[in-house]
Amino acid sequence: MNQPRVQEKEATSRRIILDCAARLFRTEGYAATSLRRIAAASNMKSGSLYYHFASKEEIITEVLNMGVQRVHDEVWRSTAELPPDADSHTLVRTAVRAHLAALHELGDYSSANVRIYGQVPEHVRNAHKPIRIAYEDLWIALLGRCVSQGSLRGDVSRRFISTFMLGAMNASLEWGTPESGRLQQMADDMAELFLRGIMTSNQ
Amino acid sequence: MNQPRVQEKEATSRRIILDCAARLFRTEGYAATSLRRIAAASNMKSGSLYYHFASKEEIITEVLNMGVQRVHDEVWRSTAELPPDADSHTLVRTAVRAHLAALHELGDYSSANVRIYGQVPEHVRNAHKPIRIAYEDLWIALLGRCVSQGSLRGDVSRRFISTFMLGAMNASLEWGTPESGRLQQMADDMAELFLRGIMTSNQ
DNA sequence: GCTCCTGCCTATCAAGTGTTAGGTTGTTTG
DNA sequence: CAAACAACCTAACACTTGATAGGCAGGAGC
Repeated sequence: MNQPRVQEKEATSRRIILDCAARLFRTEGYAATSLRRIAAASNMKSGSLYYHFASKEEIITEVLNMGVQRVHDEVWRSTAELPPDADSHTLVRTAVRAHLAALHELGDYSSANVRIYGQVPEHVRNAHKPIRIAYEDLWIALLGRCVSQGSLRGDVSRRFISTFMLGAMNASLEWGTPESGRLQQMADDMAELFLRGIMTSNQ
Repeated sequence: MNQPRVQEKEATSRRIILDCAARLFRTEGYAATSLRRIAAASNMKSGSLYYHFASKEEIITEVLNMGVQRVHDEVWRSTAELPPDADSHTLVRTAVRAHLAALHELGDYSSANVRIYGQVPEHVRNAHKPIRIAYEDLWIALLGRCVSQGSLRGDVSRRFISTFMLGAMNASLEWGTPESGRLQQMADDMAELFLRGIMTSNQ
């Protein structure tokens, strides 16, 4: 039962390949991951990959794009659900939670993206860039909501702050993946550091 | 004049190789950088590398180690020069400046380290780990000086804070290398965000 | 029943990989 | 001058890489 219709086979195979590729790219790096290993992990032979993808670069491009897209959607959804007058602290904490949860739980795509973006052929990186920029703009817009409440400091540019925050959050991938209970705690701690800094508040 | 003595030749050649390797590892990634390209950049043939190094892994190991060591020394020196009773803000700002300056100016070694640490063979990574930990411990010690002044917040662990800060600073490598005037400004902005957070202080 | 198409496999290609063995300089040492 | 050594090169090794061309099973559509 529920035997996949033949027309759907390509879509599922394609997805299996991308899943395996994302996992391998994440753990091994881009150049170190061969098409043969991706194929083996997908229960295929290397030549068969070319039925679904034109080249290795097409695979990595798709993996990169999906990685940002998922996180983008998750952060956008969670913050859009907040009431329009939600205060800045809630806004930031919600966005940080969503970003970290998506990064750590929603799969190898986002992790692979963070790790191998810098080691991918240049034109692949350029093709992927707009999606990255769109996500950064989402964060700048979030910070804009804080500005309109008069709660964001004005002496540092919003672009600097967003890059700063994304960098700090993405670096958390290097500590390993915590269980989801701890992850929530980690997200809240990080949001606290973002919001109030590392010092005691009376300093 | 000042012709290098023959006994010094090996040391300089070795250094040239490492310089080229660090630059290539940084820009191309670990697996994507072949010994032939390193050799060509060093004005050699690939076989000659084996006079100076036993393997590719020995090269990458040295590059990784030097990358952290330089930053470590620079941060240690600059903070050790401060008076013992220097306040926490000065301490953090000084360390952040030193870290970013070393990262961006002291060469491709530290940049290569940050970028390719996750993609080197596992036993290479394990062999390099102690040096990383030592540097992290230096930061934890710095934060300890803040604690003894009663100025570091107590609800988040020092290890978490140090990883947080190092991650945020290292991520700045991905924005490209600013000229050194702007870098100082960037370091001060980042230190400000660390110390007081992204919000206005009356919030 | 015949053809067509999907999805995969086999076999192979040229190019590039890390590594090694042995040779060739030119300088240093006895 | 001869032996020794340092520093490099040449040529090759076994292997892996991304990619291609052609084939083959089996369900779909007429």
